[in-house]
Amino acid sequence: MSEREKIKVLLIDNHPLVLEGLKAVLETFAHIMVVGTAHLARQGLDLAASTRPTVVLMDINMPQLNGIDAIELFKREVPDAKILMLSMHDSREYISASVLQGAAGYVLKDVPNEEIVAAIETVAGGGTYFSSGVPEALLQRREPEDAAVLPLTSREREILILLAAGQSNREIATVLAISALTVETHRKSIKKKLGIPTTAGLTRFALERGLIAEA
Amino acid sequence: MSEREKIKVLLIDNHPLVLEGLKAVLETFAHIMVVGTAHLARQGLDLAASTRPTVVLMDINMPQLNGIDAIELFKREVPDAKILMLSMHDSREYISASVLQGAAGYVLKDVPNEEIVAAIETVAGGGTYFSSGVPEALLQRREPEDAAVLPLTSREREILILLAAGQSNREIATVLAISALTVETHRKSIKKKLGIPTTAGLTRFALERGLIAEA
DNA sequence: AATGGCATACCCAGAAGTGGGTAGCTGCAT
DNA sequence: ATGCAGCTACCCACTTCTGGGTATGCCATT
Repeated sequence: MSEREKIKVLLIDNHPLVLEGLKAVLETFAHIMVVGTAHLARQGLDLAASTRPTVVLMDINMPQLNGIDAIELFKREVPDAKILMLSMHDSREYISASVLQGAAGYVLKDVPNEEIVAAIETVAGGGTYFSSGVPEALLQRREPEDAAVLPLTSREREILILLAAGQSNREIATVLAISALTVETHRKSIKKKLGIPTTAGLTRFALERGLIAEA
Repeated sequence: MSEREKIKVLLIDNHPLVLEGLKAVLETFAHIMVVGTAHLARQGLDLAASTRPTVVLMDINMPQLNGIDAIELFKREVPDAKILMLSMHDSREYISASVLQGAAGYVLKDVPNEEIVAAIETVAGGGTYFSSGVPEALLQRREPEDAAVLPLTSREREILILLAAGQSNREIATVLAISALTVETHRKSIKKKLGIPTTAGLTRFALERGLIAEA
């Protein structure tokens, strides 16, 4: 990994302590240069315009304009800059949102300094970096226990699956060799038990629980 | 990123050319040592037991025992080794499966050598590394082009989203301040264009495209 | 023996969706 | 300017779903 040029980093975090700490740490690395610090996303945008950083290391939780919404603005302001998100949370929402907005990486605040540096190097090189555990968070699915929590009887679950797969009452009746009227009765109980009135809702429910495949 | 000890890498790929090429490239880096090469996963397992590599760089497509199934065996044989998957495909299935099995990273074969080196360094350091584009593949929703591929008009997309979210024609009509009849017309075009006749199917479609949230 | 949960089956009236049309209006592009 | 695509709106006949019932046989628990 040969860096002939310094990596220009812009730091944005509304916690002064974090900001200073990061700056101090990063400046001990010869190939990294902190070109600016900001405690609000808007400030950071201005600074980015003038300093043209290689990497923008930005916190997610910030007042006024949060980091995730800010990504889009940075993409517009400095399209070449790589956005590396910094967060205390490994929540699926945040991570998904960051990736979707175009962040090049996502680092948790409680990782060792070396990892943050590694992340900066990686995204500066055009790669993506995600803290350990993050990819798992993206994929998290929990079928085992949910199946037990399901208040449905096995017959109802069976019917829910077919319903969610797009089968009509009549089709399900044929498949299960029962009357369509019976299917309707089951459908009623399912909706009642789950408190979901619509077919679309049932489909989403089934998908969430992993009862039916996603593709 | 100071590596005082050499990173011991085990290479597994059933293509001799790839294997030799990788070995040659990696050996030009002073801090990386190739401790073994294997063209089958089983061979690699044996080698791993004796050479205790830091990183196992393994192809996914291999005869007899594929790389993904092999991950589990490596985890058992050499728990400390980091598994870095190498693949020609950025298919969601492969990537998901790799991450779930416990791989520390996923690199595409067509990336520059430097990226492979960076990936090895990163996973050796306890991080995770995913080639550019891979996290997006995990989330399988790249709206820009997907939106373009969607044969729907913006209005239709809007209505599809509401439909999939479980709204009835009438509700959608209220929200969009148009006639329920118009909503039905749109619904017809959507189903026709997508070739999906059922609401459940539309919901699944919308979920797959990331048009609506999963939870 | 009895209670209750489950699966089965049916009735009914009203609401909603389906699939086939037609058609006016706007705006963009050839 | 002409035409086409998209959004709007409506008609009709038909099917399906909805939500409220009732009811019977089975089986396990009490």
